[in-house]
This record gives sequence, C-alpha cells and structure tokens, in this order.
Amino acid sequence: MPPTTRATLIEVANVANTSKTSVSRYFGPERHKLSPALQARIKQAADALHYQPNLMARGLKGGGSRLLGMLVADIRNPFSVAIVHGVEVAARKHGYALIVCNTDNDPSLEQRHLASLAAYQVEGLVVNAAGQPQQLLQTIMRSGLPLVLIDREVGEISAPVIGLDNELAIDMALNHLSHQGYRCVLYVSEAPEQASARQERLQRFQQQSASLGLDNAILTSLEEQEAIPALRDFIQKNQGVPCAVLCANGNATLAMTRCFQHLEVAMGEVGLIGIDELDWCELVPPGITTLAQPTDAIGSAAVTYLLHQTLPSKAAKEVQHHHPPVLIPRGSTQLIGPSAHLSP
Amino acid sequence: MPPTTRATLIEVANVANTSKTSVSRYFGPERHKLSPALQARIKQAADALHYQPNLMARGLKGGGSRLLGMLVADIRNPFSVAIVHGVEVAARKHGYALIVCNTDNDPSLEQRHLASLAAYQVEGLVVNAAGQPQQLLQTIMRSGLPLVLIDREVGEISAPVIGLDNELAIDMALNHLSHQGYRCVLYVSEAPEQASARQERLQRFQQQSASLGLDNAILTSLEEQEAIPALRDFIQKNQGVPCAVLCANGNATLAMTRCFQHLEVAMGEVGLIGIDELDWCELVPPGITTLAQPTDAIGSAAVTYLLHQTLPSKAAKEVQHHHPPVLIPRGSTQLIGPSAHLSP
DNA sequence: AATCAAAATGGGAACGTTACCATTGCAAAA
DNA sequence: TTTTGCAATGGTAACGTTCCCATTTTGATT
Repeated sequence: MPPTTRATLIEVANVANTSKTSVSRYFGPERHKLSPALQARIKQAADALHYQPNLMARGLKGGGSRLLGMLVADIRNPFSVAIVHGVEVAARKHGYALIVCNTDNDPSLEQRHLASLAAYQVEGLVVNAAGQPQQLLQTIMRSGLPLVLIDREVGEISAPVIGLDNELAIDMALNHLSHQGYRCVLYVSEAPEQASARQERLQRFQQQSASLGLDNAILTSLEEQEAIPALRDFIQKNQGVPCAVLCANGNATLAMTRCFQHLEVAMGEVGLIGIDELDWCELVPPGITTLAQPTDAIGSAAVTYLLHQTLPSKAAKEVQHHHPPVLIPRGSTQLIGPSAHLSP
Repeated sequence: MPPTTRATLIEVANVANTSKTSVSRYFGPERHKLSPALQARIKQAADALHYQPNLMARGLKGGGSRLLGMLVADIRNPFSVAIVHGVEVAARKHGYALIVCNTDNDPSLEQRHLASLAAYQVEGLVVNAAGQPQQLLQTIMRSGLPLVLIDREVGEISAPVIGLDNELAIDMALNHLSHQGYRCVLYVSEAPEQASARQERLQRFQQQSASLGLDNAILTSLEEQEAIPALRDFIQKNQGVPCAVLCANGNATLAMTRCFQHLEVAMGEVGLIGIDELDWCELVPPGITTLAQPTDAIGSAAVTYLLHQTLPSKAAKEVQHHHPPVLIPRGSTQLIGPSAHLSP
C-alpha cells in the first residue's frame, strides 16, 4: 500500500542512492547527461515510490508551470468548445495542461479571470475574447506572457490572431452557390462592429458577390422582427431568380433556419449555406450546407505559436494564421431544376 | 509603466513598511487580525504594485493550490460541456479555478490525465468517467484527495455520484407520454452494461411502464441496421395503438431522429421524448420533447461537496445527489386527435 | 606517467509563499 | 504597582523543485 503522502524528489534520490540534482535532471530535459546506470537506478526508485514531480514546486522555481490558460467567451457555444478541444489536444501533446476560464460574455469576469490566470503563472494565454479588455491584455503582453487571439482582434493589441481564412470562406461559399445555380444572395450576420472576423467576412462578401455578378443584400440583425420581413422581402423582390442566404456564423444559421420554418420557405428552393458546422445541420431536412471551421488545426496552431514564444530554441517556424474551411454540401443548396422559382 | 516582473509579497511588505507575515495574512483568511491602519497601508501598497499572490508558491507551501481538476469523457458532448460550465461557475464562486482534461473516451489518456492532475496538486477532482479507471481512482481516494463522480459510478469506488434523478426522470417521461394519450412505449438506450445511470433508467422503465399499464419494448443499440427495423417493427406490431419512443440520452435521441426521418414517420403521430436537452431539439419540426438535466445544479453540487471535504469547518451540510429534470414539452409528443393511427 | 578537457555527479541557494513560535504593546485584573 | 492575558506584529523555517557552481570521475592527449 503506497504511503498516504506523495513521494518527493529527495526520497527518490535516497532510494536511488544519488543526489536530488540527478533525479531532477532525470525528469527534466537533461536526462541524457546521466549515465545509463544511474538512469536505471533512478527509474527503478521512482517507479517503486510512484514518484511524480510536484508541478507547483517546479513552477515556483522557474522551471515553468507547464500550464496554458484559455479564456473563452461562451463555453456553451459549440464553436468555442471545438476550439477548446483543439487547444487542449495540442497542449497535451506538448506536455502542457490547460486551465479553461469561461467568461459568459461578461467583461468584468473576463478581467478577473485574466488576473487569476496570471496568478497561476500560466506560460501562455489563448484568448477568445468577448469584450475588449485591451488594457489588461496590453499589460499582460508587456509582462512578456505569450498571447494569442482566436478568431477576433482586440483593439490595437498586436498579438497574432489565429482563425478561419475569412476571405477564402466567403469565396468558397459564393462559388458554391453560384455553381449550384443561385443568382442572388442575402448575407446575414450579427452586428459586425465588435468583431473583426465579421467585418472581414462582410467586406469580402460585398467585393466578391459584385465581382461574381451576383445580386446581393445584407442583413445585420438576427432579431425575428427584423429578420423575418427581411427574408420575405428579399425573396419577393427576386421572384424568378434563384435566391440563396449566406449565414456568417452558427448563430445566423440558427436564426435563419427559424425564419425559413416560420415563412415555410423550402430549403434548396431558396438556398441556405452557413459558416460553422453544427450537430443539427444535417438533421434539419434536407440538411444544411455548411463551411466547417478546422477547429483542431486552429487550436493546434495557437498552441504551437505560444510555445515557440516560450522556447525560442525552435526557430520561430511560421505558424499559419488563416485556416481554410471545409465545405460540407447538403440539401439546402440543392437547387431543384436549373430554373426553379418560388411557386407562383 | 509597471515593471516587467511581477511584484512579490516582500516588495509589498517593504512598501507598506511591514513584514511579509502581515501581508500574507492580509491576503489569507486572517485579515481580521490586522489593525485597520495596517490593512489600509497594505492595501495601498498592493494596489500600487499590482500585487497578486503567486499561487504556485502558495500551493507549494501547503496553503492549497486553489485548483480543482475535472475529467471529462468527451468534451464535445453537449451534456458534458453543460456540466463543465456548471462546475466552473461553482468553482469560481468559491475562488477556485478549474483544470479541464478531456479524455476523448480513451482510458489510457484518462490515466495520464489523472496522474497529471495529481501533479498539479488539485484540491479536488470531478470525474465524468469513460473507462473504468478504478485502480487509479482508488489510489487517489486513498491519498485523501476529495473525489466526486458525475452521472455514473465507477466500479466499486465509494465516491458519491452526483447526477440526474434517473427514476424521477423516467417517471416524468412515462407520465407525460401516458397523459398525452400514448399507450405503448419503445425504450431506446445505448448498451447499459458500462454505465450505472443507464442501468437505473432501464430498470425503472421496466418497472414503471408495467405499473402504468403501458405496452413496452426495449432497444439497446443505436446502429442504424438494428434501430431502423426495430422501430418499424415496433410501429407495425402496434397498429392502432398510439406509440411513442423514449430515448435514454442525447445520443439515442439523435439516432432515433434519424430513424424517424429515414422511415418517414411523423413525429407526434408516433411520440418521441428524450432525456437531455439539445440545441437542435426545437429545430427539428415539430420540435422534440425533452427532459433537460439541471446541469448547473449538478455542477454546483459537485463543487460544494468537494469543498466540504476539503474544509471540514463547514458542517458537512447535505449535498443533493439526485437532481430532478425539467420537462420541455414540444410537438413530438403532441398526439393528433385522441385515437390517431398510422395512416392505413 | 602526467596533464588536461570533458563528462558525470553532488551541494547549496534560491523561488514566493505560509506555518509556527516569539516578541511587543496595552488594557484589565490582582 | 505588578501581574496576567490577549491582540497585533515580526522573524525564521519549511515546502519541493531547479539552477549555478564546485567537485569527482573518466578518457584522451601529451
């Protein structure tokens, strides 16, 4: 039966008949400096005692806490969860654990979390921001803590932003719609002021829909009172022309799905495509076409970037900042017949 | 401009013209022992230096790491996420941060995570287990680390299990179905061997459906090859009797939704109710009736329990282990007319 | 053999905190 | 006045690790 208290470095050293320094080396990056014989002795002793380094002590002395911190605006948002998952997997692969803090979109909570993450001596910070905690982030960056932003910029902060290749995503969506025969597109997004990604997508949409010769319209509210009439008007104004709706993110897709159902518009007859892949997109008949974000790749890139900052050893190999989406075509962009109309 | 390196206790003490002990007391539970004057001086100094206690050092010395660990079987499962959210909120309320480890249902990963959480000196552990890491958990419990299980038992581990009141949930589901006029029920669950919650639900279903006088059938596979014929047979055998399907969890609901769509069975005409509330349940027309788990309450109860173990000061106030679900009625259990049949 | 460099190992100090015990000051009890 | 007791404060030793430097051992070179 193992003792109730955890074994320490010193105990291992005693059992292995060596010094704490050597044992420390064995568990650190200098193992190769030990003779094979000593290594074997230490391994045996450590196994026998079930030794595990105390990360608090390590973190204290400057060996690094092996902790990464992550700030998430809304942990119940499937996109955020997917990113968390990606970050966690990547962190683990590098021997780091992850403290996840959910801010529930509350800026003051965001501040407190940020402070407490610093208190835990995290070695890097992944931020998927809700508010604009510029000041605090500025301070943190100045303190030398590596920082990476996911999906959206924060004010003037000069930290890298890792996320979807927004321009490519819009291009892919429009190409797909155009290829499927749709000729005019309604773009639906939440208010773009607060989030740089939304702005990029919107701007690219305006450019590209024009250059592809597609009629276009824009809706920047998801409130039913606005969205339902907007959708109805859009369809009526374009009688006879195959219309489609492009949703800038999962929330927009959700809202538009409701609108389609409310107006009893048949998906496909009017096209629907959304950025962000969600569980239910394949369930709502006839299935909603989406552009899935490569969340694992994004998470992994974020961690890679952070660790390159921490250990300048590895040459700052370029980390990819803009990641391409994956098109998942489903029934909602299947135009029935080349010249389908709204029924008269 | 704050210095690039973080202020320490000693620096604060110097500025406030006092000793580190007093500063330490100020940030600990003994603040009241300090005179108001000294408190004010310390506060001023700490604010000026942006002092924040180094939790690594605190954790080392034995003041507690203020960390809780959580093991999640599958972080992309919405139910798990909801629990994580609940635990995180509750932990924060008590001044604790949460390290979330996702095991992706991989038992070996589970073991490694468990070990590493111990290495971080977490003060308590919330486990939503995938495998049956009995041995490791046994060791951990013996080491005195407070442990709480969510949703399912693990082998013989004597840790408390906090989760849904499974019996009540089944009762509520059956009562609802019966009240809506359904007279025979197909119960769908994943293989119940591995998870105690599934067993409890299944057993209660057998008891209660009998005692309510409902015909019943049971399906314990979600594979389409099995599920589709099972559903078809169930409906055909009960021609003329209003039938319903009761899904034991979100996965089952998902699988059955697909089966309904595949067989073109109209929801409502054949009832559908599921345990676990999911985003898309209200989107699939006519909306799927669910029993939502009170995930925040469950998470909060878990944390409360853990902290009561840690600080035996607060009398071990009873923590609730079985939490009642919330019924969310939708169209899928709306029987059209009191004597609806399958269309002939 | 003698010398030297390099490799392998060990000893102590430090990291920032809290726990424990000692000291101080001051008011109430003798 | 003297004692006692309590509240307020301070000093020192841990906690378990890593880092720096000193020491020992090894093996190659003169």
